[in-house]
Amino acid sequence: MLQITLPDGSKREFSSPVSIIEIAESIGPGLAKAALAGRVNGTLVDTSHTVDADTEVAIVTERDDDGIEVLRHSCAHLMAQAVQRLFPKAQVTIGPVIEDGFFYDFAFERAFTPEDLSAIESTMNAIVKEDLQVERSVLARDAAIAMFKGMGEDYKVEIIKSIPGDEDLSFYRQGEFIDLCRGPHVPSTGKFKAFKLTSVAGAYWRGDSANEMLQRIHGTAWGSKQDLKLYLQRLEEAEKRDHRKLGKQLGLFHFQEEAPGMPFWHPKGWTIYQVIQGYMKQVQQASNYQEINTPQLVDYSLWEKSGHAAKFAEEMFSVESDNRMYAIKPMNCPCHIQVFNQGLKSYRDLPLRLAEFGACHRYEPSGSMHGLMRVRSFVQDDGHIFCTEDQIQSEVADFMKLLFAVYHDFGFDEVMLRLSTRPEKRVGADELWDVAEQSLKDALNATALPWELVPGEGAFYGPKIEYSLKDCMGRVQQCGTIQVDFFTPGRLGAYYIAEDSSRQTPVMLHRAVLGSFERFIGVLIEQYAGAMPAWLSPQQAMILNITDRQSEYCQKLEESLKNKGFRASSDLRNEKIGFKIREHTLQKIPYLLVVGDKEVESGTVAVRKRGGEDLGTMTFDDFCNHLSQDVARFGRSENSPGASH
RNA sequence: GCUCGCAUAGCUCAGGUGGUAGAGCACUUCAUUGGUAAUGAAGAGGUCCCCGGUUCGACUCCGGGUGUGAGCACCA
Repeated sequence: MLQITLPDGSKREFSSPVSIIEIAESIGPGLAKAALAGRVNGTLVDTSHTVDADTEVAIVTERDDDGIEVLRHSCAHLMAQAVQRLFPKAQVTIGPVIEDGFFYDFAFERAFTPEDLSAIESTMNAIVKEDLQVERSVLARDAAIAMFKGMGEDYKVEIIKSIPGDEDLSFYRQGEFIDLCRGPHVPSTGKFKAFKLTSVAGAYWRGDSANEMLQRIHGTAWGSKQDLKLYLQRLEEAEKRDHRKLGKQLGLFHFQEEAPGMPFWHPKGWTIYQVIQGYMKQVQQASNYQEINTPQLVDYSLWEKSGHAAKFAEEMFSVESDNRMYAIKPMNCPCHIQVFNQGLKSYRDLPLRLAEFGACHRYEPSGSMHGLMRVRSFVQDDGHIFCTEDQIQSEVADFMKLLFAVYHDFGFDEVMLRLSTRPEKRVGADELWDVAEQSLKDALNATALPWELVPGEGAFYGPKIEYSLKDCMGRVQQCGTIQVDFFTPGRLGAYYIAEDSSRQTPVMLHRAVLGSFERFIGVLIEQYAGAMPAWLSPQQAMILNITDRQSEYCQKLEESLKNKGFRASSDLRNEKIGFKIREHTLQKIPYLLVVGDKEVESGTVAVRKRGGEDLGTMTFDDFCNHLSQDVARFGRSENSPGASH
C-alpha cells in the first residue's frame, strides 16, 4: 500500500507504484488535463514520474510559478524543434528560462531575420497542434556523445564533455527532436496556450567574447492568452517610462553625435541635478564628510602608480600637452589620496572622510552605452574614508545607514544588495582580502537584509558591496557602492602616525550613495515616469491666467512664490485655459494655479494637480503651506515614516 | 568591441521600380480674451547622417565611416 499526501493535507492510497499523471487523474480529469509537472517532496518532476514510496505530492499546473517555469523551459525546446525543422543546418546549444520568458542560442550560418521569427512561430504553432508526446530517457555519457556526434550537434557534445562526473544524462524527445536536458518538461507539445518570440540578437558561445557568436532568440510564454497580453502591455508601459524618451519630451537633456555618451543638460534637467546635489551636500555634511575638489587632468604617471593604467588604459581618455601625457580622470580615488597626503596625519585624524562631486570620463565600449544609465562623462557622489582596520566595521555600518536614509527620501525602499569578492586579476595579499571580505560580510549580516554573493566580481583592489535599484524594464541598475581597499593608499604613499609613533598605512573605503548623478536621475525618471516629486520637480507650480485681465496678479503670485524659494513661473499666453492645462499637465508640473477674475477679486488661486485632481480654491498662503509640506516630504510615500537622518 | 537592425522638418513619423520629398504637432503672423487636457486661418521650415563608388542622374543601389536601438561582452 502506498500513501500519497496532497498539499491540502488529504491522503490517497494506491496499491502499486503510481505516476504523477495517474494521481492527477484520480483527483479529477480537469486536473489531469491541466497537469504540467509534479512536485515530489519539493522536487519538480515530469508527470510521467513514478512514485513508489509514501510521500508528499503536488500537481503542478500553469497556476503555479513552477508550472510557468516548466512551460517556459519546454517552450524553449518547442522553439528549438521549430528552428531545426525550418533550418536543419542550425545547431542547438543552450536554452534556459529567464525572467518572463526564455531564450535559445543557435549556431547558424547567418543571422535570423524578423521574417524567420514569424516562420518559426508558425511552425511552433503547428507542433502544438500535433500534440507530440514529450518523453524522457536516460543515456550513458559515451552513448550521448556518440548520438550528438552522429547528429552533427558539436555544441551539445562540448556541453556533455564539460559536465563533471560520469552519471547518466537525461534526454527529452518530442517527435523528431531530442535535447539534452535536466527537465522536467510538459507532458506534450499540446500544452502551450500563449507564447511569442520577441527578439533575435547575437550572443557569444559560453558568454566569452573570444568565442564565436551565436544567434539568440528570445521568447515569452504564459499560462493564458490573457497573461501574455498583460505582459505585452506591461512592456509597452515600460517603454513609455524610458528615461531617454521622457528626457526629450520633458526637455531635461539631450545627446548628440559630437559627444557620444556625454549628456547635455538643459535648464530643467540641470535643476533636478542641482537639487539632488544640494541635498547630498547637506546629508554628507551632517555625516562629517569634508567636501573637496580635484583636477580634471592628472599626469599619466599617477594612474600608473595607482594601478589603473595597467588595467584600464584602453578605457581612459588621455591628453597630450607640452610633451606631457595626462589622463582625464576616470575616477577620483588617487586624487583624494593626494589630498590626504598633504600634511602629516595622526591616528587622531582618522577616520578622515573626503567627499567630492567628481566629474569623471571613461571611454566605455560603444555597445555598452545606454542613455543616462551608462555614459562616458559623469559625476560621482564620490567619497573616501581613510581609517584604521578597527574602524572599518562601524564606518561601513554608518554608511549603510546613510545610504538607506537617502534612498528612502528618494522613494526607493527596495534595494538589492550584492557582495562582490576577489577577482582573478587583483593586487595584494590574500590575507588582507580575507579581512576585507569578512568585514563587508559582517556589515551585511548586521542589517538582517537578504544579500547575494557574487564571487570574483570585486574591484582589482578590493571587495565591494553594491546597492542596486531596478529600472522600469526590470534591468537592475547599480547605484551605491562601498569598497574596502587595503592596497591603493600604500601604492600612493599614504600613511599616518599611529599611537606608538610608527608609520601605518590607512585603509581606504571607496563609497558612493547615488553612484553617478546621471544614472541616478535616469532611474528616478523611470521610477516616477517623469512626474518627479515636488521637491525635485524642475517647475513646482505654473500660474495660468484665463484672460489678460489677470496678468498682473499672476506676475505678483509668481514673484511671491519665487521669493519663498519655490520654482514657479506663469503662462500668460493668449491661449485657452484648457490648452494651457493640457500642455503643463503633459510637462508633469505638480501644481497648476488657475487664476480668473474670481480669484483676483478674492485674492485666491484655484489649484489643480498634474494628475487632474482639483484641490479647489484656496488662499495664496494656504497654497504655499500645501506646497511646502509636499516639498518637505521628499519622495517618501504619504504614509511612510520620516527620514532617519 | 561583437551580431543584427535603424538614421527623412524642432518632435513623432509617412514615402517612392533611381528623376532632389510629405502629414500631424511645434514655430511665425493675424483674428479670437475663451473657467480646468488641443480656437480658427495663413505662412515659413529639409545637404533625406557623413565620405566615396556605380549611373545621364543617388535620399533611394554598393562600399566605408559616425551615431543610435536590442542582445552579448565589458564596467575602476
